[in-house]
Amino acid sequence: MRTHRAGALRAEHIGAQVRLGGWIHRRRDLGGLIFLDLRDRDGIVQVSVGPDWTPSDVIESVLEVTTESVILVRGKVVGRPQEARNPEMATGDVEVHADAIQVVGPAHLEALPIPVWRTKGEDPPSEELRLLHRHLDLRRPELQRNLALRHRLLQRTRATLTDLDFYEVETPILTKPTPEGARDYLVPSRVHRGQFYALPQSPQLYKQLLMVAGFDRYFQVARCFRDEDLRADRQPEFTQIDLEASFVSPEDVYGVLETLFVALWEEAGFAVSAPFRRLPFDEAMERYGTDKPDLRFGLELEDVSELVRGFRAFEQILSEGGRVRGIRVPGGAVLTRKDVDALTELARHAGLGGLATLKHQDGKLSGPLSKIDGMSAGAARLEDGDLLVATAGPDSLTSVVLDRVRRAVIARLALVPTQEHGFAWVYDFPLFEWDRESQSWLVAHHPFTAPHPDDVERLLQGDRSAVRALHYDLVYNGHELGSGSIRITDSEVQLLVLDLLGISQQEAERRFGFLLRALRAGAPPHGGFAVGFDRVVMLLAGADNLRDVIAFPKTTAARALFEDAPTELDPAELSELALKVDNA
RNA sequence: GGGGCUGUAGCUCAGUUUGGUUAGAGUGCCGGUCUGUCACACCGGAGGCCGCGGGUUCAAGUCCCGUCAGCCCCGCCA
Repeated sequence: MRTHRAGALRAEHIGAQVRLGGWIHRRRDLGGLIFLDLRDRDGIVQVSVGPDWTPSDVIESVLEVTTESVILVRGKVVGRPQEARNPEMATGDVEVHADAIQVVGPAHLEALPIPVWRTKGEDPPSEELRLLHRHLDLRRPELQRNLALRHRLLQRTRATLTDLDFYEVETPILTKPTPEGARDYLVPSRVHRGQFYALPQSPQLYKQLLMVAGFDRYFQVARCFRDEDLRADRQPEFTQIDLEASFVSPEDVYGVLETLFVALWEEAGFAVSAPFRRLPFDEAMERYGTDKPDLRFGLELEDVSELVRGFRAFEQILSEGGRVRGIRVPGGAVLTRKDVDALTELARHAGLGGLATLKHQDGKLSGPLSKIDGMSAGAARLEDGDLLVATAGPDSLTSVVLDRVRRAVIARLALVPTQEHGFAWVYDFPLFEWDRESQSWLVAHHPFTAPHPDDVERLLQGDRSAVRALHYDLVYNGHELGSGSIRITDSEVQLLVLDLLGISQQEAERRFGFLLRALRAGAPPHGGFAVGFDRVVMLLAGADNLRDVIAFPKTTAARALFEDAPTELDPAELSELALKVDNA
């Protein structure tokens, strides 16, 4: 049907007889001359319809056809007159003089509630309409580009990991519910009335079994499902590049992923180099207040306890051995009262008393902290125009607040990053976390993460507080791109960790018996990683929302508007599954 | 589960602060003129359940209550 794609035509095609197929993006009817912008996957080319080269019956038919209709065009590629070239179009040096046009897919006005074409600067249609008419939204060149990039990144992933000796293996979608972690999406069994499968939150246990089975290196483009509330960067079903390797240390895993990420960034047109920075968890929390710091900026957190000694609001916390931590913000004096109030509200919301500030402007100090006896710009190390923000409380709270303050200040002052690509490995995470709500120790990541060898002794003594895990996250510009760990391969250690989580041996055998049996059958040391692929595509596409890199995403209420899911079932269907719905 | 923002013409938005004449603009759509446009230009026209339900009022797009939907955030996401 076609000889070329419309968007692929260039000066080198001048003189060629071509047949094209595509959508009418725009039309400009000058009376005696009609221009059609013909759009396909590769872009847009101008089709020119004029009496000197187009039969009159074809001109007649063009007058009838609506935008977004699908047409087949036969014609000749010609160079445009010099003054009529369009340097803003990839195809702008040429146009197609049509001698035949066939409307093969007419578009009806009532089927086009949202426009594909937009004027410059016009806001896109509402998210609701875009999702409801997704087939139209996806026609937009921007989303076509995003999904094309996604395709290339996927293929590059497959090629890179295949080069590194990884096998791509598929694992089940219908699997076993897991009480820990996120809520499962459940699937009722028809054959086994009253029993349920779960959709996988990740292929974690399967990939460990593949290592026990001797596949040595595995990866998968794995769809994962978690029934939790959404965010701009979180969808209920999402794609992980899941991988696992045998006989590896954390450094071996870092090496594989650095090769992969350098390749992916190159695919998107960015040169980055490995190795990435290494940052222990404790250091990340101390210097940035978060385990996923944006390393493109300075603005590190500091202990300013000594500097602010004598400030009444902090006295009690300091006398109880607590700390005052703060951030020096170069140029922060331009922040308005309103800005500072918003930051203070952040702190209050998190459960701290508030924020205290010290401003150095026009040679004078101001702000609550300026009232401390003997305070000076020199002592506070503030240049003229700088601002110090400080707060007191437990580290767990000041970290959270100062991380948010740091990010808010970076955004508000539109600071210039010191580097473009801030990759880092964060490692030495704690194995357990104290959960205030349940007043119990929970596993920080998943219960198959190996403890740090240096901390196993403490673990054996039942001390959960200071045990590090062989767990690592890959962080990029303040985003977590993925995480992984070395796994437990000793069934006794596995039982111990489960025991420390309050899972008895009997219960462990019942729930994870298949894993324990596998570990006892000759398990190689192994570890791996899972990349949040959607988020990677989002960042590389420059999108600010996951929905713009997923063909058919869900709304924040986890609905699919286009196909209208989820949906109610007929009583007969429920009955076959032995289900009763209680909507009360 | 909680908080915030938004909902007015097919689409994108004004109008809501301070209730008051016939609810506007751009774009799209329809009709007309136009042979070098590319946000074509120009002339004319049609198009409204102001998300939905209730209330206050002489009077509601505008105030109050509820509800639905979309988006953003907190909780949640081993």
